Amino acid sequence: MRDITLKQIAETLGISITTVSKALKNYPDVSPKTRKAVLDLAQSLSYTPNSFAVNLRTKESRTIGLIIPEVVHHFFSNVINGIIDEAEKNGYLVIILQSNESLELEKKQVELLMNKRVDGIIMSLSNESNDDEHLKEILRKEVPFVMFDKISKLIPCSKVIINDQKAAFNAVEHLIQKGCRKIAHIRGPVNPQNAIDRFLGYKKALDKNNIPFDSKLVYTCKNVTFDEGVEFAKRIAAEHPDVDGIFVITDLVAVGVLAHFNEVGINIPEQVKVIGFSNWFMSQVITPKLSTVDQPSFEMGVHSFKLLLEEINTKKELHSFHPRTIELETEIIERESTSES
Amino acid sequence: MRDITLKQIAETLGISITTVSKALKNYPDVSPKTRKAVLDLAQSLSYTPNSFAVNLRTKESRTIGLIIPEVVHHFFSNVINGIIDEAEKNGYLVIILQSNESLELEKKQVELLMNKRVDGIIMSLSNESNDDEHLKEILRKEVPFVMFDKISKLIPCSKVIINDQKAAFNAVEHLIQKGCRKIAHIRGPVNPQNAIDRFLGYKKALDKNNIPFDSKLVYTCKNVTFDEGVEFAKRIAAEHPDVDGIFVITDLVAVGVLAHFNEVGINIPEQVKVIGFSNWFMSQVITPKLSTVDQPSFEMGVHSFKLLLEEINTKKELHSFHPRTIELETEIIERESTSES
DNA sequence: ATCAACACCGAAAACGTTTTCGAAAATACC
DNA sequence: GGTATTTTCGAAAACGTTTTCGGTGTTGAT
Repeated sequence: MRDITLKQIAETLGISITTVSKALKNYPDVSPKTRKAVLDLAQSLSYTPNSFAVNLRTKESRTIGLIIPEVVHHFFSNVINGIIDEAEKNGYLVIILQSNESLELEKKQVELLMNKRVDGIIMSLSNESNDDEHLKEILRKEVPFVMFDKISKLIPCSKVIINDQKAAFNAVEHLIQKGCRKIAHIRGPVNPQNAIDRFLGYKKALDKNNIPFDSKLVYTCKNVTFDEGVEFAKRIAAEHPDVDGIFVITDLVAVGVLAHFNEVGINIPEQVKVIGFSNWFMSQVITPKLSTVDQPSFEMGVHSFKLLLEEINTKKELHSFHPRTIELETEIIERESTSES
Repeated sequence: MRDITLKQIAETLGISITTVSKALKNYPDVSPKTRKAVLDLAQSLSYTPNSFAVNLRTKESRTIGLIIPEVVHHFFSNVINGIIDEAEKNGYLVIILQSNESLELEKKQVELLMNKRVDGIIMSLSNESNDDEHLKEILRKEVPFVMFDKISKLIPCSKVIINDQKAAFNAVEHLIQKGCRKIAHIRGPVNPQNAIDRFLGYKKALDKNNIPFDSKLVYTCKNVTFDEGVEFAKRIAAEHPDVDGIFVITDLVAVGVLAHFNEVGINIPEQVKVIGFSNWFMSQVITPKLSTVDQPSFEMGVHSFKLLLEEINTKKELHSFHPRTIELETEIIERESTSES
């Protein structure tokens, strides 16, 4: 009824706990005979080591923590998928926590994971995050740590990112190529690095193509929702009816834009072309199908875990570790919302 | 540099480990003076108990396991959200594992969690699951266990479900009310209980309204994908052009149906009315907006954890536990895809 | 026969906490 | 002053594993 322990195996076999442990862990100094006896008995009792005891003894739990803004999100759930898969392949489990885009909560979650003594932490910053203290604390305690997507440039840790600026640049140039001359940008919140970078890419593309930048054409999301897309579409139509192209921070918001334009009879792509970001699934099923920038979310998860594992392992040997940054490629997906008129 | 332990606090204060532990855990038999000294020192050293040691000693980890078919899924990610939230409120963390709709993997994940000695397991069955052994093993080891949504009726554990049969019945009656007389059903795979129940609800609604049941009008999904929706829509149009209503197992597939009909110019809802299931977000942004059955996914997660916690706690006192089943309400969401012609 | 080399085993410490139980010290009571 | 009671403390066991280190006993070489 109760859990099988090394002690019980040792007693029924009339040998010491030490030998049982060694037999199970393939130590060389145990005879084939006793090894077989131990293995057989362990098998028949379906012994599994008490992970609590193993954790305490080895000081590791083969568990990592993951903090993301929200689970219900096409991009993040794909990253989770990649992380969980890769982690499991390497014998690690993952605890998932949400920050709900709140700095306060994010700090709490970091603390929770540190107290839990996870072997490492993977994280994507919340939109509110403009404070580094909790991140520095992770480094101070030398807990293996990697950030992905929404990162802080000031924290020296491993990172998995895309080149947001370049990707945004390409997206806007795509619009220009398709004939747009007055291009609005619905950008993300002020804090996140990638919202800033995408905005910079937008600006640079205009610059390079001799289109004057007009700050009135930039709309800033607070919560990055479908409803905000609808709202900004309304405002753009009212304030700048001659806008002929819109680069939107992410597909969810872009879909809101499409919804409004569809409703009021503004034709896409005839009157306005729209391009989103992240290649959400819904983008290919709405009307018109939304052009977007594909972001390798699953791979981002895989690489994030790989970097974390690298840090975990080298920190076990040496004391130090040199963080690495992996930059993944993006790709413009051209669909109906930017097709030539 | 190294982690603070009770021992260190005890030594610098010149008292015993026991007393330090007691002071921190508010035992009555420690004087106010020493308690304050301990608390102050612990505070200033930012002591946190070593959870590995606590786990070993208390035989619990305040961590639960969650196994679902896939993370990248509107319904499941919402359930995850509910579980994580409620768990955290109660001081529990959650480890998430995917079965990828494979029975083999599902079994492996169960084993993994048991070896990890989580305090409990929450689970939704994979579509392949037609074998109970691994579930019975959970009960045998007396690990607190609750299933949600895709359950096994044969396993006596707590459950959180909707009344799939009733919900399906209502959905089909909704179609009938709107004038449909020849109604097809795109159903889920053969194993899952809720695919069966929804099919039964479909049949019952036809029955009650004196519409003859025709097994040729029932199409069975294998993978429950968008592409299958497209495929079945194609076949329905070809094989039964006079079908005027379709009840689809889930929104994702229904959206595939809409996509095909849109493409070939079959008007929805004029020629065919379509109703889905689960109220995925995308359903309200496509054209035409999809009618569906709303399923309280977040609440499902919350209730699942509550039931698990109930079991964890009562099993700590008594040895036994009587499982409970919670049935959540669903609601028809009427949108354009079933609006009156 | 002696010694070295080797194969096999086990005692014991360690990981850091929780909790029981008894002892000592302080206080109360008469 | 003596006894009874309460307050405060600490020794020690326990949770189950891993790993070091030394101790047998056996084999092989000379």
